[in-house]
Amino acid sequence: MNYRGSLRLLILNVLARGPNHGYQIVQQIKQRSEGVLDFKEGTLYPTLHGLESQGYLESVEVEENGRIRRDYRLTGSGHRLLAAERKAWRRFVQAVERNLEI
Amino acid sequence: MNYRGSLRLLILNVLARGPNHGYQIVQQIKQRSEGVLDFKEGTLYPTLHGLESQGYLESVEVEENGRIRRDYRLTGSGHRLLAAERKAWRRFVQAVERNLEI
DNA sequence: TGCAATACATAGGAAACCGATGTATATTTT
DNA sequence: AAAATATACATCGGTTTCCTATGTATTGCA
Repeated sequence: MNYRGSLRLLILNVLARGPNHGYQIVQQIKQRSEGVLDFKEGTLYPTLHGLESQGYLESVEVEENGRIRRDYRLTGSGHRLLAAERKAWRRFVQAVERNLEI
Repeated sequence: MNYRGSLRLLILNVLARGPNHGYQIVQQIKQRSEGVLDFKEGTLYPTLHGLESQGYLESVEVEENGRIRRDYRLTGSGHRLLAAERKAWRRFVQAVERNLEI
């Protein structure tokens, strides 16, 4: 994976479709990108903890079929951060595209 | 600047339009992106040195209106790297876009 | 029974960026 | 004429973002 900095945007984007837990979040990112985006657990969990400690996510521990999971959901500021990250993403992509064309 | 990893692509892209020196390369990247992409000298010069030491660029020192410049140009493998980096870029952008839509 | 998948977590390290600093000349502003 | 800005190179130290490796524990399949 080249081009670092997209994971926060991608996590927030998954959670905008409903609460979910860490392992499933990266699976969805991977599946939706057809395997191109494949973030590792050593990246995922620290990033989730960071987003939560900054107030963008809230989590609860739940038990489902014998397994303990930590379910994350977007807070109000999490939704606002997602909107801002989407804008920053488009801005960046267009900036690079303007360089590449011609 | 969010989303790290684009500088090599952008440098190679500028040099595909003809030889140029470091300071002008970042200026062009900045202008073509309307100020969004603004790489600093502490990033630029080490990256140029790295590309040259890996054989993707060649350089000569030239004197122009009293100033010493180092002019860079793409080598054969530099052209091939540019093609590969362009593909990787498109692949990455499409992967993120597929996540964001819906 | 053993291996893959699920599910969490942390430690250590690499890569790519920035800020600060240094040197030096040319040009523009005051 | 002096000062500030732009051009042009370079390096050092620090932060962010990612990876690999490792650890624990349960579920499901071969």
